Amino acid sequence: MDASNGGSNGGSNDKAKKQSFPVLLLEWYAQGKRELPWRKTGDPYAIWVSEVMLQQTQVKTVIPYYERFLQRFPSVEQLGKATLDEVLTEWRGLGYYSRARRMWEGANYLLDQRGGEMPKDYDILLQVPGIGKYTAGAIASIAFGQRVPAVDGNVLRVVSRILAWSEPVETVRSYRHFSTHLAMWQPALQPGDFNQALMELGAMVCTPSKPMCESCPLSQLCEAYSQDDVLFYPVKKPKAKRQIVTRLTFVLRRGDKLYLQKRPPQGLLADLWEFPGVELSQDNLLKDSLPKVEAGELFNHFQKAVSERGFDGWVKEQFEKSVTLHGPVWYTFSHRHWKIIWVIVDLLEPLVLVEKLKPRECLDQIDQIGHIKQEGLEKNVLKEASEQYQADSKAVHRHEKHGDWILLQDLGRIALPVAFSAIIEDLTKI
DNA sequence: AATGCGGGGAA
DNA sequence: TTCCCAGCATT
Repeated sequence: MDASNGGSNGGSNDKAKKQSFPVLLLEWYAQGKRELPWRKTGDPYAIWVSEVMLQQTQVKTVIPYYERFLQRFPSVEQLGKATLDEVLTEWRGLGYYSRARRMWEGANYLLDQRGGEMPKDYDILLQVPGIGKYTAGAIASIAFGQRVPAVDGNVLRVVSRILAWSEPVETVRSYRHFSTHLAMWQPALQPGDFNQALMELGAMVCTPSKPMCESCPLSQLCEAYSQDDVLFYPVKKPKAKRQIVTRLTFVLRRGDKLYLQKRPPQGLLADLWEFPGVELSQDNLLKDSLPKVEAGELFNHFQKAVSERGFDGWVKEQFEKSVTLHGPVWYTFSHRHWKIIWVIVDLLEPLVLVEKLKPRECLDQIDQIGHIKQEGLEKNVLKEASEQYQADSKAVHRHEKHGDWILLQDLGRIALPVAFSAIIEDLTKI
């Protein structure tokens, strides 16, 4: 680091900063802060909700979710007693769904271990699922007036500029360096306001691009500003490139219902609903778009998806030789690109019988519909059909925990990630 | 220390 | 396109 602080303004040495930094910052905050929903409350639970939602997410996006969520789950108890599915549905579209799951786990942790009370100490807050250093600091300082830091992306940017810190900000070393300075600057009187003011400054003035240094209350203390090099900071480590994954998606349709299933409890979009599908790391078979794929690798995937779920024999004949491919549409996550293509598979109504009826009845029904001719119905045929029913039935049973038939217009009531919006959009047009 | 985990807005 | 945003948990 530099030792001189530039010398152009003698007031910027550490001691002077300690004196003037919090005063200047808090004066600015007092007159310029935004009226945000979570700034009207002292309820630690509500502040918890806001802090979790605000992780990696902008204020404007969060506001409507925050209002709805608190209305639906007004307290730790209400949140903990809800099902995970209900919580995820409320979270739908907000992203980073593990936040919702952990907050739900956290609520249950508090109910089980701590009488449903929000802890007020930083160290205890850290024990709660989903609460890390930042959130613990934010809750402890904002809701309980404790003098602890809350270092988020905004704070990293602001402080890295004030100190003209030329190392990557993500390191432990940088975190310690910033914490030391913040501990020095943070006043005992309004520690929560100090933290919020720092973040507010980062959001409104000390922005990533086009920072408004002319109207910044701290510009006279800012080392980067005095060096006229504000945009150089914060220094960040390069990020990994996103991989492209092709996702072949199966829209299984039965009348006006669609087959949706639960995703596994870990990994991407955990516990959310989805159309069945497979990921292809490489897709030789698809140029960039378009229909009518003949029997081949793609078709095999499609066949497998149908039979895995016990839907063999219920597929309309038109799909037995070729399928129409829809898409692609692109969807981008933080760490991967999905190239989504999909096929729409219509299943015959008799499937209902496989699920609901006994083999004998099933066959009767099938017979009536005319798929098995009366004269050909000999004993071995009956046996074969019965076995097929058993197999299908097992497969259906295996999947019914994870899958469900849902009306198109009811998709809004389940936690279906935004990634599938384009498919829904397409289905409503057809 | 690196990686996985969403989604929307802005440049 | 890329980057950014009131991060956390796992490895």
